[in-house]
Amino acid sequence: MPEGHTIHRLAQDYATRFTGTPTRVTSPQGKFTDAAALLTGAELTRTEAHGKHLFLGFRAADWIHIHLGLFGKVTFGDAPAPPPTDTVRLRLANATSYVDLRGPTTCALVTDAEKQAIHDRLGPDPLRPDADPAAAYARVSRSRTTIAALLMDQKVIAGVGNVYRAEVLFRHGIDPYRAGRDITPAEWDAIWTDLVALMREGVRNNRIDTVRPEHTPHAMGRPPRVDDHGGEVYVYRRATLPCHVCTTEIRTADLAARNLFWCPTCQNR
DNA sequence: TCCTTATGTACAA
DNA sequence: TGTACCTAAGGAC
Repeated sequence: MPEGHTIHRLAQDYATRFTGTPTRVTSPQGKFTDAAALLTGAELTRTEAHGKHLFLGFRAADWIHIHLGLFGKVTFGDAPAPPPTDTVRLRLANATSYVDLRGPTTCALVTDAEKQAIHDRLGPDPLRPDADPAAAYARVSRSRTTIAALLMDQKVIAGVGNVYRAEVLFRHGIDPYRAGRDITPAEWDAIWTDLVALMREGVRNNRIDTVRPEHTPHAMGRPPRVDDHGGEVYVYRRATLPCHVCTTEIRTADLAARNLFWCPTCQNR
């Protein structure tokens, strides 16, 4: 699940269940044991997300930095916590809840300064109130790289992943192979504004839905469908299927080692 | 039981 | 550009 909306939702859910309560911190898998021991009994004081990076704040200035990578998963549950399986990297448990983290790329104890260094190398995040879309456009508009690759570059814009990338380009009719420097200020403004709305809804619903009401199967007079990643989308993982808007076959290609999906008819700008 | 795949990133060459 | 890393689910046998 891990695009930015997932991480912001996790920040909320960790906070709801654990802030202000004495918490046991363990690493049943063993890879985070030493750090966990330092934090056991400490209160979770705050949580924060920037792009796909999650920070759990303990005491005054101790942070657990988590990045789920491609495989990482988080599972919440009510107490009592079941015996952990041997892939649980990090477990928090208090009187009412537990949460297990498996398979993250990163789970590390960091200082305020180290946390700041991570913020400094990330671009603006559409889900953060402090985000400056002009900073992202400054990079986009100077680049010969494709807009599809730029949207995945976390230094340019933080939190967009393969699903939001594909879907936002479809929603704006933009050919994914256009160079960043050919994206107009008005187009960037529309993309950013749309990402803010789509990703906020993603946090709320904990899934990615991008299909406008007028293009739902019901509105188009077609049978209902289920997309296998959990949300309703136009192009992501729909290669060779008919476009929901124009029925052209959705195309797929490798771009920088990731799967790109687009409609060659609708995305002609 | 094995193989493929995945919403990600870092590093080597 | 290729490869390594982390995990689990689904499909082919």
